[in-house]
Amino acid sequence: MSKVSNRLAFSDHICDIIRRELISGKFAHDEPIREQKLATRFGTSRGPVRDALLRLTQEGVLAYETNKGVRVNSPLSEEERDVVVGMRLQLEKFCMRKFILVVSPSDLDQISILLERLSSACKRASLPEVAESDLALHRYWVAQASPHLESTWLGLSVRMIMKYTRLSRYEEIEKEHAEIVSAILEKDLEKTLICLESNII
Amino acid sequence: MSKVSNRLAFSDHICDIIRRELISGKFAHDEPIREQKLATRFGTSRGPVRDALLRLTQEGVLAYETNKGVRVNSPLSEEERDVVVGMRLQLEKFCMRKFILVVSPSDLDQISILLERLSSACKRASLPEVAESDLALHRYWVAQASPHLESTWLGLSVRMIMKYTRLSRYEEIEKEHAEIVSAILEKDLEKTLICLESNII
DNA sequence: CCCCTCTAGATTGTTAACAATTTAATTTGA
DNA sequence: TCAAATTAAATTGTTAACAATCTAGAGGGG
Repeated sequence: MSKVSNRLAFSDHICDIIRRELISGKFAHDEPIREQKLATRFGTSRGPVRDALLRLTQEGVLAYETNKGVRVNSPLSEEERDVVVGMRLQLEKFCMRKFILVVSPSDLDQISILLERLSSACKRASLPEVAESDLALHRYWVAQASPHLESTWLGLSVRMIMKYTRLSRYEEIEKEHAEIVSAILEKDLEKTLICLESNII
Repeated sequence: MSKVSNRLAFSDHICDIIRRELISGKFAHDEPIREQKLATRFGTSRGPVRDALLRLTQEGVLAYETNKGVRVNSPLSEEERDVVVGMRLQLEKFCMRKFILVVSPSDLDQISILLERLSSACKRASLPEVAESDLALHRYWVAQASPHLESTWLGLSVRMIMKYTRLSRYEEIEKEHAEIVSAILEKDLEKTLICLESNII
């Protein structure tokens, strides 16, 4: 029967969509988010919307005040961003070390596909898709190496990316990731970590 | 009028209580958590309970599967814990640097009170209260220095503390924190960071 | 003119019921 | 007896209505 199942709940969908829009700068900082507005937009009730907003709050993208709802969080200061970058780097290097040891042929296929998607988005200069496929690629090895820390990683990365995406140079992004992936394919750990480090800034 | 307000929602309460119980080891790893059970226990409906569980999921304490509910997350491996410790240390040292620059007399009062509470819990050898007041003390300077990163910090710390609390030596905890606080009172940044580092392991 | 109070609308917090899905038990068939 | 199919119970996902709270603006008194 196979049965795909895992029909992911509505709230997951909503969560992903709003996160994407936040990353690509659709909302202004400190802008309040209204539950009912999103509910009607997605054709659901307020329940799933609430779930999604609460999760994004815990990620740090949104800020929550009791009886007042959520608003887009104000951006990190330069200092704070530096700290977040440091933490993410620490985490992702750990994951990469583990990943490169156990990487399978099908992993390599997956990575190539994700890289291809990223390249395509870069060529089309589509900011939302670039941001999303960038995260998806990094997320792959994090999830493979340490599913326990995936949500921690996501929070840091989303927080990081929200500050700088506006002024991205697409050619650089494409090149940097191509280098990372090619280093992984060669199973050259040192090179991979160096490339990773110069990408995550 | 002053107006305290901020009558924090039920779900906040529930979230805090469950987190406390998780930290103090009331639930077994991988044990499933049932919404209705908690709802009747707290005398509410499933709504607020759901909110709380979703937030704890994002913190990484609970794990979530669509249509199957949440269960207590399996413990971190030694390696993973080391990484989390490193990240928390990086974050908390940053906060301490900022905090010690702007610390006010009323901050010092608050810290003394929190330290006193921790000491008292240690003397009574009450694990839940020790864990909670330990976190509360650290949380104070994190929140003062960088409210934006408070939820990030909380996720890391809760995750960390869940692994080792069972075999805690209360006298050590008490002594280490007394040293940290006394270093803060002296406004000796170097000493504070050294004490902090030897406490967070 | 300014400040306070009060009211009406908007928004979030909570609830109970219903729908969809999973899980366990039972039956059925070979 | 064992395994697949079927049913029943338990559990989560979603909804719509109601309660509590906040917000903005009108009105009144100084």
